Amino acid sequence: MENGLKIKALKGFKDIVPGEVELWQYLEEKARRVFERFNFAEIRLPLLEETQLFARSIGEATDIVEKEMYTFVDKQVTLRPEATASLIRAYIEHGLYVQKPVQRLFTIGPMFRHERPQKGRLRQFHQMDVEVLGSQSPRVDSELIAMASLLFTELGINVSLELNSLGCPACRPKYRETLVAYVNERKDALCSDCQRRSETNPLRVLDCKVQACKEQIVDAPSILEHLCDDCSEHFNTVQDGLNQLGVKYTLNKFMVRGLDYYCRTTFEFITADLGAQAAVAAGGRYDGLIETLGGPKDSHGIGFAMGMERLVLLLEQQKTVVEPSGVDLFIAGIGEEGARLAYGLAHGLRAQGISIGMDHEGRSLKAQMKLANKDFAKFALIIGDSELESGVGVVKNMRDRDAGPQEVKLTVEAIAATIG
RNA sequence: GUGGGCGUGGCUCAAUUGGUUAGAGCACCUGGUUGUGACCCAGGAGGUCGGGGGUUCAAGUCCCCUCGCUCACCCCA
Repeated sequence: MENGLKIKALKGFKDIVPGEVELWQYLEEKARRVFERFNFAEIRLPLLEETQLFARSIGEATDIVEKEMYTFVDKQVTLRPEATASLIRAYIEHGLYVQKPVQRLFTIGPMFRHERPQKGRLRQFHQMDVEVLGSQSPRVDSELIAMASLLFTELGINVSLELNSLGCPACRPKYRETLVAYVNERKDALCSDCQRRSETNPLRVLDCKVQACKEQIVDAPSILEHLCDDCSEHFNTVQDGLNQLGVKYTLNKFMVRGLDYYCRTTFEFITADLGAQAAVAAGGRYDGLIETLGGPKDSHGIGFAMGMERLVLLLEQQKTVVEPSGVDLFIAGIGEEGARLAYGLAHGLRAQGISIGMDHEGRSLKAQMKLANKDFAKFALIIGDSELESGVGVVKNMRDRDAGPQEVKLTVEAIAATIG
């Protein structure tokens, strides 16, 4: 199998082959319809950006920027590890905020991070990103969360929603100091990772999976009790909105974010069915990021990303089956003349919008009928000597045993009318 | 970067304490039907057992190295 010369896809990069791709198409179509109902417009973005864009938005000190980005060092460009920064760059670059102050945008595509792959996590992975730029209304927060929730419901995927607020530059630093003091008091009892985190990213200690650490931090000070008045009011209105729209959630005062730009509302949709990769969608508010990237002052934004690999895994696990559509008609030609007539009819019918399967290898009729089956053909039409002579053929229904054969004149119009 | 598990035809897996030409199911090809798929029957093709080295009369099986996949940690959608 391995001989060292055979080229395989890179580690963490996957082909999505026929048979698998249908589920991806299904997921994407469902999502597009929901996004459109909520008045979001699609934006398509480049995969490659200046390295600085990500360094400035995600945070210089994050793992993503420090060691996970695919960067062409000599060109100072990077394959995007997430979409928000690119989307904001486009929003600023095209002056979209002038055309319409509040922009509701979504984008779907691959992201790249050089991590060790595991279940639900690849180096090239796919996200559906939804962002509202230019609004600071908490109504937008809860609307966005409610939309994600609706999509999960329509997909039949069972997730739970966790909600938190991270405060803002006015209240977070003070909370952070309080937390650091608390963590340092019991530093000796924490795992080695957390001892490191207490220096690098103290909020992360709240998120530790080690039981001993969990026990140490049960009574840790909560950000929710340290929010400033503005943040507190904002968060209350978000919760009010969720309650009004019937979206169930639990508060998780320990939920933190990996990216530096988040503030105020943060949320995660969690599943118990994917092993370590519990989050199928996550997002939050990022007031200030737009300005940081050179956009209008005092601008605001909120958004979330859904991990498509994870959603597809869940759809597979719950046995969501997407029927392949199959061709409308398979035309089997017998002999040189039969094949020739079939060839012409096929093109004429295809031009009429009818999908046609056929064989060009001169196979036996039986082999061609097997192909028709494999192509999930709705109908089959055989063209051999007797059909050539009479100019009339028989359309066979491949999906319904009981349906009798139908005679049809061998013209594009007659065939189209019969199977249409 | 760290640790565990696993590498046998296209796919899923067998192969006794090391012991003949490494098997099965699915899939594929051909035939049974000089012109009818899905079911059935018969036949066929397809494997340097991930790679390299070692032990042995003998290695898919044991040892070492290496590569790959996978799950978990870190981190994260």
